[in-house]
Amino acid sequence: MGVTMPTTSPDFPDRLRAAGLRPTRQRVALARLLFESGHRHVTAESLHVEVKASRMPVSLATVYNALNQFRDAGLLREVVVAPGRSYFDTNTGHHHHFFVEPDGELHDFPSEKVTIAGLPTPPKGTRLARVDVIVRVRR
Amino acid sequence: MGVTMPTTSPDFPDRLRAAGLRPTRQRVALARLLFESGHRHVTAESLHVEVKASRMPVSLATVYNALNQFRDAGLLREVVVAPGRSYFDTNTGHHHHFFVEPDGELHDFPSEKVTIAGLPTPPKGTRLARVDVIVRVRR
DNA sequence: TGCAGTATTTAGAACAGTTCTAAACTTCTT
DNA sequence: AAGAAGTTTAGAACTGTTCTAAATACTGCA
Repeated sequence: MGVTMPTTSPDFPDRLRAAGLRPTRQRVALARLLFESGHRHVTAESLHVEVKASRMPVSLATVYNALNQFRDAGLLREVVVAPGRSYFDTNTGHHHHFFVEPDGELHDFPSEKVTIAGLPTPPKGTRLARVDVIVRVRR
Repeated sequence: MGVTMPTTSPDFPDRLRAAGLRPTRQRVALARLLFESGHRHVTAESLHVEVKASRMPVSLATVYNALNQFRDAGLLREVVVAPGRSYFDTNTGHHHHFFVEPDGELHDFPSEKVTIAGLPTPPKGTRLARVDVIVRVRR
């Protein structure tokens, strides 16, 4: 308490295995970039640029595959803020987003202090999956 | 009171002129489909299918142009709920959305009863543009 | 360790949604 | 009615993403 400890070990092969994914070199390289330091927001393109510059370059198709697999495994959350571009967020906990237009910058903010009251009940035959709050701001 | 009156006249050429847009046959045909009966959610494709079946077919490029112009003129609101697909909403008033996955159905709900408390202040140098709440539900 | 079996990676093609181009056509103003 | 400016159109181009099928890597087991 007080001192922040990593919530998960930095052993990326193990973390991938735990998520049901084989720890290939490519996935490990991507996981390192994504999860090694604090929370991040990436697009497939931005992550591809990063990993291309690294010691373990990875094809664009693999970046897309990995992002989709990480999301399906619960390691990432996909955030839809702009048409025709997918952002992935390494913060999978409860929180919401600022989206700065027109730059396309995305910032988290914690949901602890945010309360939403008066939401209607979901349409018949559906169950609630998630509530996304996007605060759009302009320069 | 009690009896619902149209908030705007159904004279589409005049409404378009008022929005700074020339009332061409194509724009009038699209405006009719969009605004003649209650609030609607469309995509460029869905509106194109509709207007193709009408007495005044319109090219896909024109549907895209018109939707973007109507949005810029404040006649429509663009709703981003899924990557790679833009929805346009004829309801430009304050309200939020249900998004039914995986069908892609979108439903309005009024914002009157919804209150959001505890939103942080926008990042330095930005001003608030809009708060979008998307309630994602699954079958 | 070596091998087979399965999963993964890759480059490039394919695809979906959207925007662009430039020639033909409308609309508006006079 | 004529000229100027704005609009429409088909198709090409573009962007972001997924697919294909051949090559390669990982895993479990002898």
